[in-house]
Amino acid sequence: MPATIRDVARVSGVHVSTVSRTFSAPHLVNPSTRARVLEFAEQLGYRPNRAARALITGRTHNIGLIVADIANPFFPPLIKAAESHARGRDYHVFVADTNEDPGVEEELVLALAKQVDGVLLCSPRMSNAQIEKLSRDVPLVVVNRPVPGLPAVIMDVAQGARLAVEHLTMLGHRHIALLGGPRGSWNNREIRRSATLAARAAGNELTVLGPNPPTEESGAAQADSVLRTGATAVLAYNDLMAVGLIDGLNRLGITVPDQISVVGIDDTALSRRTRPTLTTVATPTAAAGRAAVDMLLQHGDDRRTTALVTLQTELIIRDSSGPCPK
Amino acid sequence: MPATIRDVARVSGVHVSTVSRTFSAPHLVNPSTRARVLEFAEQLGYRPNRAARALITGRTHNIGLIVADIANPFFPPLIKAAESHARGRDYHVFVADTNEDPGVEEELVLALAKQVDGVLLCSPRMSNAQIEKLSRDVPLVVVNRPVPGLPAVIMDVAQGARLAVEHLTMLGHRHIALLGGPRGSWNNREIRRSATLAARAAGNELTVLGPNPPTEESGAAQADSVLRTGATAVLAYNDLMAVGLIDGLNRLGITVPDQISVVGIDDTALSRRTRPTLTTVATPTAAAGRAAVDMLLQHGDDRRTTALVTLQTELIIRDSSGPCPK
DNA sequence: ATGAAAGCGCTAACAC
DNA sequence: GTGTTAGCGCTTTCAT
Repeated sequence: MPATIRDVARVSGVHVSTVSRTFSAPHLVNPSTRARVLEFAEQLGYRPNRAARALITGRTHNIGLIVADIANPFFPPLIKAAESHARGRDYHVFVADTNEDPGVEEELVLALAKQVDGVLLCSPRMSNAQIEKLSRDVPLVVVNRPVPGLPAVIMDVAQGARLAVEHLTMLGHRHIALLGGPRGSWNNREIRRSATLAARAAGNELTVLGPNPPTEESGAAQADSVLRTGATAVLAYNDLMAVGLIDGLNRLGITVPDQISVVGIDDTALSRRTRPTLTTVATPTAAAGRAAVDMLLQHGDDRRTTALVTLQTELIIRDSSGPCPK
Repeated sequence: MPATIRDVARVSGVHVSTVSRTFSAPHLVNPSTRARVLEFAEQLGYRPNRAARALITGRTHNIGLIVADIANPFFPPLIKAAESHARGRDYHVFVADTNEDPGVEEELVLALAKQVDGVLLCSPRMSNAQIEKLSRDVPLVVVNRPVPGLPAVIMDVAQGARLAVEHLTMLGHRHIALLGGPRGSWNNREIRRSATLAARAAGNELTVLGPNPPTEESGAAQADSVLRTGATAVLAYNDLMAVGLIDGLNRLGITVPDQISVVGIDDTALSRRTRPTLTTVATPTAAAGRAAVDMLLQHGDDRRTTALVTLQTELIIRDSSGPCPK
């Protein structure tokens, strides 16, 4: 049976409110009293019950963080950055995984709603309307997708996609395939829009494939369709798919980048690990995590500001992209 | 301002206790009343405040899950399995990452203590005494390490290490290096103990390296020391280190498995992805996650049982292990 | 089957 | 600087 504030009060001969103040407003209590209370509290192993405190203050000092798939290497750096940033501000982060399921997404937001001061919604698959509705239950910051009226932090993948297309053009490629990601992903639409524009500007042909699940398996499975497009270079929705695709191509006897170039997006740890190493668009995920935490916490003071933070991306050229064959 | 139980009571013309019962003990309330209450609740967007409920029932219906490093591919399958298993039993899982820091570990357990019904502590780096102390604040289930007096689920890495050594022996290797993992890891000690035994039984030489951080970089950095041992085969603490080591060896001009064999542990997604694919000991992480959730929840009823669940491991032979050269 | 009242652990006015 | 009092949103006796 853990000690409560009342136990501490009784033992140290003061009233509960004094004990309460000792922990939540130490400067309001006489140093000697405070010392005594602290000592007895320590002795009893007393720790303030944050849940009970939250009931009255309305602040839990917790942040919810919802991602589509913890196993996707894109997320861990974001999660870790958000966590350590939040901890520095005396907040704890609760992470939850939706399995790429919009239904679970909603359920989790609602479940977290009363136990956190706000939720970081990463790469949500729900509709804007659903998200907006949820934001009435709990302060939301959306990551990786702009939602009208809500604070969001996005990464400029459009720029990255353009850079990638330009890079491939420079290497002599005239026909590029875009290996699309999941339906409902804002990033996916953005990449497609930007790649299309960039290809047109360069007078290149662009063939769009998809939608596809954003997984390695799905990338591998598309090797065949990629080949059939006749493209000499591919821009994939993310590193996972790019790596899978390279694998699938290898199995078909096609080598990268000699016969076909492949570019990923995200610059996950993966991209340095594969052979060939992956040319990819680096998205500043750690910075995004920190920015999202900042927005959530500052928004406590000023709920009407609906900022949109855009982080720059850059192209990292490695070994999976090369000159157009022949 | 979200609707409270009182709002619903007022609007539907019943008392709060009736509304309460409608949600927590529906069979105790007249079907027609219940229907009406439910309708108004729906209309107001009312959702019971789990935190307030927990204050009085003592059950939050949340589970804490603490891991050393979300970015380590060993954990995501465990986390996902625990999460979906828990959700099926109307529990939510809050994940937290300690960054391999025992201090943070303790802080997180204490922070979670009052907001969850129990904590799954995965691969803790704390001392047994510290863990036992924490278990007085919140029910604990330890994963990946037995702690006397506490329920735990472990995977039989000793068996896996033995199988690995026997496999290498069969391939003709007479000198094996053990690339050790982090200090404080029970698995690490276990692997070492078992590998030493198995090597002795086979009349093999075993050189132990470490302790080392359980990362890819650390594996790569040890390539040199591994070579200096003169061993023709290496068993690494985990896949991450094994993959890093292969990389480091390659950079030194050594090819795997022709010149040296490398075996990992965990069978993470990584191991199928690398070239050569990795021979490794498969640990049933998803099953471990589910088992841990089960133990935690059933322990609510019977706190004195301190079970120890041991899951079997198996050796997956792929391409990174081959015959001893010469 | 429903209402009345007490209280979970804590904080926040307001007195003194 | 400390005590008093009320109450956060909810459940749970105990009556009725």
